[in-house]
Amino acid sequence: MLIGAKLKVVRKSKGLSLRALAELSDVTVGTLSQMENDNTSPSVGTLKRVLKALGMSMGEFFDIVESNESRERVTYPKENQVNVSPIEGLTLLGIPRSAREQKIQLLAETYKPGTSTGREYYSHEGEECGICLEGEVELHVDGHTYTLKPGDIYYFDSQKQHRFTNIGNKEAKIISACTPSSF
Amino acid sequence: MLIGAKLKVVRKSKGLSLRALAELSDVTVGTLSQMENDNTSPSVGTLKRVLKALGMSMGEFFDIVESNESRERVTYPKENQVNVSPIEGLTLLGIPRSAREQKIQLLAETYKPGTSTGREYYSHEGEECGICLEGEVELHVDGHTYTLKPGDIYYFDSQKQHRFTNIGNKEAKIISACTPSSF
DNA sequence: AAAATTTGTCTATTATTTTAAATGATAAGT
DNA sequence: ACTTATCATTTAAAATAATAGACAAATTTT
Repeated sequence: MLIGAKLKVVRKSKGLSLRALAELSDVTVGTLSQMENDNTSPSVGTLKRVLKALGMSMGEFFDIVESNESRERVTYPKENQVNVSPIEGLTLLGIPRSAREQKIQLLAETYKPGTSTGREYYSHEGEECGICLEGEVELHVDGHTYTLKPGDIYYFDSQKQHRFTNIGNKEAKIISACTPSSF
Repeated sequence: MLIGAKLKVVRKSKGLSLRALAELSDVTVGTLSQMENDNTSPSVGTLKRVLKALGMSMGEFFDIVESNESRERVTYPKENQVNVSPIEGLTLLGIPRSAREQKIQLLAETYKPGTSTGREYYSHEGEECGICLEGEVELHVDGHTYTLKPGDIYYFDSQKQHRFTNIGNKEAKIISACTPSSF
């Protein structure tokens, strides 16, 4: 079970040195070094302490470790994309629903200042996630309010009521992905 | 990190005795006993062998273990996102898709000029799609070559070989979404 | 009911990990 | 060039986990 490389990637992504991580996790620098180089099979307890310091759960970590990298694709030029939004001030640019059965609906969303998705929707079963690219968006989910800034990701169950609102004074952009396709 | 109880539940559900599991996993009966009673913090390698014999992945196991403590999250601030890329020049920023409930893996990908995803990967069942935000990316899928410019979307079934390369002279950015094998 | 088998726990020994400190490597400042 | 600091790896000693086998309790077989 090789976990060293992934561990290092996570640490680096936090901008931490081995010493800094050792301080946070209460695990020795030497141990961390050996872990990252797969010179040891750390105990669950030790690994847990390290991951806690990195703000990651065991499940999340092994999900990364065990995930097989894989991908593949065909292109859809911008010109071929269509706006599926009925709302003024909101653009939902995506791939027209084709004969093929897509499991993910990818949308490039643009909200003019003050624009929202309207009343609180709830769609059918499925999940919805996305990332904020520009602007400031308020997200209501199931009675709770969250604020999205550039780089922030959201993820929720589509069955919960939700609504997006651009609360900033400039255009807001979001890339979203939903499953299954629902529009 | 208490894992003994869960481990025992899994073993019992398979109708195995400690000796039978010891035989399958090549881990001593005594060790298994101590693991189930939390008298030891097993090494990652040892736990992996045991779980393999039980037909369970590390990710799945810790999902069970952590199911009690984990609270539901909607937003994932940029600071909490992790780079899961082992490749130099390529950043894959996202939230780990805990086998838990999430069906989509959303990633913010950044390619330095000339960087590629390395060799041609291919995955299990599932789909992957995304949108190019900046730069110029060459996409190889199943022997074909496509060029992605800002705004272009790609979409394909996940069982074909694929590779991404930043062929421009500035950073390229992509937001991608893929469905896991379990979908 | 007695014997034999199977169960999980416990202990002494062995093997491995973890620690603490030393080492070398790199970069920045004087 | 010489500190001074920071970085990751390596090493010997201390701490901990894994093994093999003994043990008693529970179950099955005769």
